[in-house]
Amino acid sequence: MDAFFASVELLRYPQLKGLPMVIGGGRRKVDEILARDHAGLPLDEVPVAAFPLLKDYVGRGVITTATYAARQFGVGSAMGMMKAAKLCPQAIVLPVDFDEVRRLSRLFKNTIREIAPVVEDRGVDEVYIDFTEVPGGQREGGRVLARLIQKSILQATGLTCSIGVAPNKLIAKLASEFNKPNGISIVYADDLESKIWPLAVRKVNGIGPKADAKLERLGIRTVGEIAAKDVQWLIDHFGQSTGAWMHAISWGRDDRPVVTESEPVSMSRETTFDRNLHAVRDRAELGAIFTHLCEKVAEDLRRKGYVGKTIGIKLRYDDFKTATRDQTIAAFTADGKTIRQIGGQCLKRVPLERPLRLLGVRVGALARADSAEAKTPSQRVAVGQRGSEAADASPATASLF
DNA sequence: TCTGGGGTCCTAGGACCC
DNA sequence: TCTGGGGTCCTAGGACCC
Repeated sequence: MDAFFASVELLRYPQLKGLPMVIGGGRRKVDEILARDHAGLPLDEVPVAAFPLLKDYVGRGVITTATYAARQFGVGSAMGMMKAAKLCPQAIVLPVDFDEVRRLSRLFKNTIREIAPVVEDRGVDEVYIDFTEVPGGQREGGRVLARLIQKSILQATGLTCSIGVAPNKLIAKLASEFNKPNGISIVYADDLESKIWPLAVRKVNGIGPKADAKLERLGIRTVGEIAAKDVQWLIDHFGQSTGAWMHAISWGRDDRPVVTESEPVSMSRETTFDRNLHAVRDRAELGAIFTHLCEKVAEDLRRKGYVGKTIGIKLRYDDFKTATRDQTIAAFTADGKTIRQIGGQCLKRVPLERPLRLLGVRVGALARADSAEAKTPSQRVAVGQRGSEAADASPATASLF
């Protein structure tokens, strides 16, 4: 989806179209401010001058999305608000409306599924779609189906998207960026040399800042320059797994399937404080925040029908270094008090001298609350590790426990 | 004035088991 | 005096993605 969070706001405030705007930051109640100052006025008639500007922003947030007009100024995702304010002080800034984002996310994904059912979720604003078995999916290399999907999404949501069609997920993802916004790009296997090899390595899904810097040090900037290297050379520098992977992707090879269903591995809640807190001096405040996070994650688990047995905490210090501790308990849980108690024990194992800027709580090793696995060990029939012969609980087997 | 929140996957060492 | 070879689970950190 094109500039998804920002486009969601433009549906409500079309008068902001074409203006530099960024989405992100803290928990400011912009809607309430606008409603108070412009009571009775329909949202699309609130004057542009009434909206908050980046230059007046105070706080620790980062930008989630910038409109294309704001990107002209060098503002982009993941950039700190304060830095963005220097680059584009006149940009309008709005917080993320999570409820509306989730609603439109579900709407566009369901729209796609009605046309092409094999869809892999990649977060709120992105999916992979398998065109292989869709009737007409191969016409004009997929362009006909891509156009239909774009049109249907626009009709259902009022939002635009960009689509890349290619022989695999790796290349499709790269292709989806060739023609933004509201574009379609078809890349065939034969286009590897002309369209993929010139790309900066950082464009590849899986090559982040670290791998990019290391490749740079080795004199490699483009995908084609990876392809020119020997597999063994890549393995020597990046290890067996990453080296072999880099070689494969540089030659356009990727056989990952489009995965339509997956189970969550963990659920977490974390928060960055408005100001750094100290474990001793701000003990009461930290304790309240911690309890709240534990309750939130417990609510999330129950609402979605999961239990977990690995409970962990995460701290970020003022120097931005991160520490985590976790503990696995015998029985699965989705109980806030249990999570709080085990989390509290984890907290005792971590250094607390430095000021803290973030605290998080995580529950992992999840199972569906209604699954057999989720039952506590005491509720389960005792089955020996060696399988069926142990299931009759003969005296010899019983002695194993 | 530094740098959100929610995730996944990988690595690596140690405990423990057969 | 020299000490296997598998395997799984747990824990901590880190890279990366949206």
